[in-house]
Formats: sequence, structure tokens, C-alpha cells
Amino acid sequence: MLNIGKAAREGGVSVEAMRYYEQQGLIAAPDRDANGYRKYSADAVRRVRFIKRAQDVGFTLRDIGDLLSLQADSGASCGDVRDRARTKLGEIDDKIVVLTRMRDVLATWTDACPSEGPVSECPIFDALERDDET
Amino acid sequence: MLNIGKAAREGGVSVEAMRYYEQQGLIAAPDRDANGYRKYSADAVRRVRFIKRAQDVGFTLRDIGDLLSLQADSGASCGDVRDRARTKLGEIDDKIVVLTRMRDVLATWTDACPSEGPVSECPIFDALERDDET
DNA sequence: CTTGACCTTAAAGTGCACTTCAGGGTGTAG
DNA sequence: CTACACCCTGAAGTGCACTTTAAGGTCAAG
Repeated sequence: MLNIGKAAREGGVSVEAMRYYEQQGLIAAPDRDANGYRKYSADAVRRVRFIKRAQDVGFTLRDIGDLLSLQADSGASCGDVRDRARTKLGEIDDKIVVLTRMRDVLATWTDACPSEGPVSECPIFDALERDDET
Repeated sequence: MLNIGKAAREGGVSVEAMRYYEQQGLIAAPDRDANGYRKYSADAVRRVRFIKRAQDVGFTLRDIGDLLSLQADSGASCGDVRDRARTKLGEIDDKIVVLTRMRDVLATWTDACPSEGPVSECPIFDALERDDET
């Protein structure tokens, strides 16, 4: 059994994040010892790590709550989990597409811009003000 | 001269966004007509479009304030603008790298996951709880 | 016996870019 | 005359995931 500081370190999150997850219902309220300190089991720490890992691959805390209830649901199948992962994969791909478009526009612009010359003749500013698209 | 509704439509933003930009100092407080309605010049609308376009390629409103002051600065050069664009390009590339890593991990996991089988044996959940990395 | 690192709580603040709300005035078409 | 779309203000709310603040209690080392 670890106190909150060590459990947080093990889970790779901050102490405040631990209390936040508890408040949000992502981790169960842990038992307390005599002085009122929270005490975490290895299982609880594993759950924190689960949350952290899931976040690292793009799941929001809301998504993670859903994943955790799936984990607790004996009627749920591996395919349900895979569906969530695929959906997230799609969302991330969408973001990458948007960012890549931005990236390409910026690259075009920086290539078109001479370092010299007044801003009044800057092709980037021109592009930002024009009526048409791009 | 357009009232706020038309100016917003021309600029591609909401009326509320227009007032917000004004409050944030990104667009000058416009003249008002007799009834107190804001009246926007073609120049003002161009500035709104500038803000919108810059946002669309990833600049924050803070960045845009910086760009706009560059535009007003006779001592600034095209190279200064290009530097801002390059910096933003780098930031976007960083985000793409992070998202691509997430994407790849999720793709690996969804490939490893059989649709059948209980969640207790789900390789995705295994990966989320394990001690080691990936 | 004090210093310092730890723990407790509830509530408020952060960043970003708005959006919504409450409560009102204006202008025109039917 | 009344409906309706438009305009005004200031303040509060949104989403996300915390972080910070204020005001304490606990515990081991020196």
C-alpha cells in the first residue's frame, strides 16, 4: 500500500491529478489509514497507469471512463475495445490531415517569402488578406 | 460601410467573435453610426479576414496580435514574418509527430485485437496496464 | 522541538477562443 | 401594431485537465 505521493510517482501523474481522477470517478475512493491519508493498492496504481497510458495515445478522460466501464463489464468483448480504439484512430487521423494542410500552406508561404523587403510587399501578408482561398 | 452582422459574414467569423477581437485589441474599435451600431470599413473587414486566415493555418490570437503589429511596423521586414511562419511550421510539425506516434500505437493495438473474446483477455487492455513502455 | 516533507479539504484559477445569458434598444415589412 | 431580425452592454459560462491557493494536520530526522 502506497500513499498518494508514491502512487502518483508510480502511475506517472501528479498528486493533484490523482485526486482529480478520484473526484471524476475514474478511480475509486481509496481506503484511508488512521491519519486520513489515502492508501493505494497495486491494483489502484495499475488503474492510474491505465489512465495515463490511454491519455498518452489520445483518449480523453471521458473516453477513458468509457473504457474503464467496458473493462468492468463482463458482457463486453474485445471487439468493443477495438471499436473505441478505431474511432480514436480516426479522430487522430482527422487531426493529422488538418495539421498537414496547415503545414503545407505555411511551407508554401515561407518558400515564397524573401527575407528582404518591407512587410507591405510580403507575400504571406498578401495571402492572409486576399479574397480568394488558399 | 457594413454593420457587424455583414462584416462578420464577409470575414467568415461570428458576430460574437468580432466583438471579442475588438475587446482583445486585434481590431480597432470601429466608428458607430447614430444608433450606436458598429460600422466597418472594407479595410476593417480585410483585417478580420486576415485574423481568420491566420487562425486557419494555426496561429493563435496572441500570435496574430504579433503579426498585426509587425504589419504596422515600418521597420519590420518580410523576413520577420517568415520567421513567425517558420516557427509555427515547426510547432505544427511537432504536433504531427506526436499524433503520428499515437496513431501508430493505436493501429498496432487494433491490429492485435481479435473482435471476439472477453475484455479480460484484450491485448489493448493488457498494453494499457503493463509496466513497460509502448 | 523545530524543520521540512508529506498529507488533508474546498474552492478558485488557468489557457484558449469564444458562446451564452440577461436585459434592453432599433428598424422595417406586413 | 406587431412580429422579427438585427443591434447594444457586461458578465458569466463552456470544455478540458488539471493547477493553484488557502488554511490547515502528520510524521520522521536531527
